[in-house]
Amino acid sequence: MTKNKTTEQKIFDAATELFLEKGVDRTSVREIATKADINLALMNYYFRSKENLFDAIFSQLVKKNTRKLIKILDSDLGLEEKVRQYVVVYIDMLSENPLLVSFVMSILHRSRERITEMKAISSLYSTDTFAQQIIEEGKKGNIRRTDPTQFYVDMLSLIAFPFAIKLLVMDKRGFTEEEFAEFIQERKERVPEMLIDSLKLR
Amino acid sequence: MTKNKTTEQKIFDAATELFLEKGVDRTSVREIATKADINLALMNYYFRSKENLFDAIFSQLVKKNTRKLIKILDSDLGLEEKVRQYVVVYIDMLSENPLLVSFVMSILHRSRERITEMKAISSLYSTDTFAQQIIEEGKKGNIRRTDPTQFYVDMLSLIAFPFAIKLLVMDKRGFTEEEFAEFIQERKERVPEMLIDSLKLR
DNA sequence: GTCTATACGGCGATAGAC
DNA sequence: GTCTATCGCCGTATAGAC
Repeated sequence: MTKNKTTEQKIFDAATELFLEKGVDRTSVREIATKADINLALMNYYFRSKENLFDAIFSQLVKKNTRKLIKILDSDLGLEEKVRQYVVVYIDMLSENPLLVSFVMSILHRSRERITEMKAISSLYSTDTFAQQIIEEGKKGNIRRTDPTQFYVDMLSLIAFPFAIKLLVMDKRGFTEEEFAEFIQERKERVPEMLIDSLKLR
Repeated sequence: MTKNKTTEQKIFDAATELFLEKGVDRTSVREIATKADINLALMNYYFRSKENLFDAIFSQLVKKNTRKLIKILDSDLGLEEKVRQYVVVYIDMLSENPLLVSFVMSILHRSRERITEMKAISSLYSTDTFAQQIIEEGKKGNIRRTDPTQFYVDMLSLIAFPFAIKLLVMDKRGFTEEEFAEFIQERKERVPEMLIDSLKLR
């Protein structure tokens, strides 16, 4: 059963949930201890500090969720198919973990100076072979728009941003959770079409 | 001269800067007092609490920056021209205040339950006449894709998200501030074209 | 490994003198 | 309106018993 968690796991899981839900800065270690049903002192026994615990959680969260995505970008699929798969897999992943975007955004804002140290963040943006592929297609004359940075930023924006403004959209349009989920599902077709079409623009 | 600021103004301005730079939760009232060069107690004399001060700053920030944008959406410009102007004005506004996006994102994440701030946030998304216009154009057969919510979310995503991941992009592409600014300037042409084209898709 | 108990510093907020 | 002084609370970290 999942009941047999080690103390370390219990702390890790409780903190992950709280960090995602309320943000790192609004989560106290006492709160984590209570939720994990352990003593406050154990918190510092396993992880030296809150910041340390956060680092562990953040890189695990990123690694776990980006592996599949990086595999797609580095595959030898054709450009269009690659974009389609990337968008769909990314949206599915965020649908299962809708707080991830806001969480990463807040971290990006939070650790302005430490950003280079945060190796985990880097893996959120890894496009070397993908960029090469776009340039190649341009040389072959298959596409007209060949700035890989702009294209990748467009792609990330259309995938991720809607999750960041989820509450705004739900509030304004009066969506239920289900309706919002449906709204997102539609984007799995809409976004790839838009992106692929944008490559062909004059 | 701008030197003759009231105490209230001094607090307000110092707090605005700090909130934008470091986030609300990582800014202490003592820090605000020091930066504003006033006594800590005055902080509570003018604004009853830190949260109160934050509310005042947030709604002022939103109002100040969205007035122009709402005016464009509600104007009687044609759809294409409206999109073009909206994107350009929005990007220019964010270029002048590049921390605004992360700030608003963090608030959106922060105030899940709180309604007070939500009212200010609501004005970030006001599209009644704009939505109507898209539906009208669809009826006239001028465009094929007529979901105003999807379109508006696409538009916001392509405009705002790049600012939220500014540091990631700069780090990965090795951009200087100037190069990033140039990257953003290019989007003033790229994004409207993409959006307008997406309306015509099958 | 787990607990109790506590030190410590910083926080938001206020009372009260001037 | 502005200041000093201080309150009570909380988050972090550790010492030491079991």
